[in-house]
Amino acid sequence: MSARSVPRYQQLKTLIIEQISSGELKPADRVPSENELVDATGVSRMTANRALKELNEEGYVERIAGVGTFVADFRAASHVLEVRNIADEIAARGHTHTLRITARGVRRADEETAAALDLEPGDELSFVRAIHAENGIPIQREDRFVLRDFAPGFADERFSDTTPSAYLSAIAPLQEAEQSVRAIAVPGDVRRDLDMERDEPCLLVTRRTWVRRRPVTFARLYHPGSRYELAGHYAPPGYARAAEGKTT
Amino acid sequence: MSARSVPRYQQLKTLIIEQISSGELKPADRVPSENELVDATGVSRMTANRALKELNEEGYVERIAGVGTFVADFRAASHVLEVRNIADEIAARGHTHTLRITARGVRRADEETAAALDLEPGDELSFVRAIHAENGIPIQREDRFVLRDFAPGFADERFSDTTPSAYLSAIAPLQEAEQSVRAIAVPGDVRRDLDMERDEPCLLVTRRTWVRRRPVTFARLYHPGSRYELAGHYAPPGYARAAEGKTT
DNA sequence: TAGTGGTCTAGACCACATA
DNA sequence: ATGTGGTCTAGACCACTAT
Repeated sequence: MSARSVPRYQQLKTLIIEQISSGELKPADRVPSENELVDATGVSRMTANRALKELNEEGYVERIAGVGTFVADFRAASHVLEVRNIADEIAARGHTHTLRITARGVRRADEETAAALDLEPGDELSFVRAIHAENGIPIQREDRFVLRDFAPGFADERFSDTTPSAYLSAIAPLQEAEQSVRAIAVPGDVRRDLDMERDEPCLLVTRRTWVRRRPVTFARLYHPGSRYELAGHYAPPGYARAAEGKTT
Repeated sequence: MSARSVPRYQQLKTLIIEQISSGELKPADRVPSENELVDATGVSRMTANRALKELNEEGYVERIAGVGTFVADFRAASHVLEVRNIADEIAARGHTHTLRITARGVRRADEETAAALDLEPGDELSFVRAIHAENGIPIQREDRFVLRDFAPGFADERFSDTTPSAYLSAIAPLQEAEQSVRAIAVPGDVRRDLDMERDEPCLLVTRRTWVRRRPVTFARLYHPGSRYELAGHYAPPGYARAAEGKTT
């Protein structure tokens, strides 16, 4: 039936991913159950199970036995991306996150940003500069560029009860990310924004993220070397961690 | 039936993982086929398939349709850990990796190392200090501590045709890793070892790895800020990347 | 030709949630 | 009581590899 060679469980997965990407299915929405997929598409339950099981492992959906399958929110998706959102990270430590916007509007792309977003230098982009603090101590300066047509209201948003990250992932789930981490000498303006010592090194994370195979945002995240570290823990899926659990 | 509550596919997985961990099955060895597992244990083929399929996804084994299932070597396992080995990383760029050992022997654990390996400060550990270079340019200084009973020959190894990483993963596959990344002012001895500028910031990666749920090694990896960056790319498994392919 | 992994079916039993 | 996901079975067909 239909185009063979592409397995039926994969067809089901693609179908559901498209509905999530297009916004037809939003975070926390219920996804058809295994039996509903059996009735609707004629596959066996094992095949429907495989599709939903893999979507769950890939972070697209959450499954709760006895309840149902639901579209995952960005937080759940982040474990797939392994890319942390600073507000979530601070919240996970039980600390208070605050945000101050110091610049906002439309800017022209510099060379690096243009290259990252497949544009020409000088093209116009929405821009926001924010200082993130943990328990009142500044810990990250975020310089973020966004394609104007991807998030038309971005340059005018005041971010009084949201963050640039959360705002963007509400528009569409971020499906792919690339980041790089460097140690640099701190630029003067960053030093002032983050209350850093004169010769304190700076941890710079640059990150771009894709939606539907298109790079839509590029960010430079500056951190004071003395007050911030990037941690990662890696284990095979389904492997109970031996490390003491910061189980938040 | 044995002890229920733990699923049969998981029992099979545990069995095979134990054989790999104990060395009974070595890299490239053939693992029983699905039909052999059916005959030997009485499960259905779908159950045997699930066990081997998951072991494959977790990096323990490689499967080749029409041929068989084989224990994976460390290289294959590294994609699970997402932790890069500097020699592989340089090789992937098509460059030449060289290694110089500048210290070797038995050292007493400092506080941080003792905490990382569940020891008391002052306990004895095998130690190696190596300078890794890419096309002749020093790019990483590795200070590595290893439990003496885990790798008895480690302190005497000359690493003329291997690296500390490769040596350790040949003893047993590293099953879990934790790392943290910081920007620090460069210590004087590191500055000399890596030919760094006086005020050049330094990217410090500390990493510990587990074997059979026990932390066995702790490493400090120093990198010159101007010559090194840590890059990561994240996408759901099975998701074709949009980013231009640095496909090795 | 025989063996392998990849996929699929049409049932089934279970523990658990919700109502 | 019903629906959900989690697991399992005993078959099956296929493409591929090895001999």
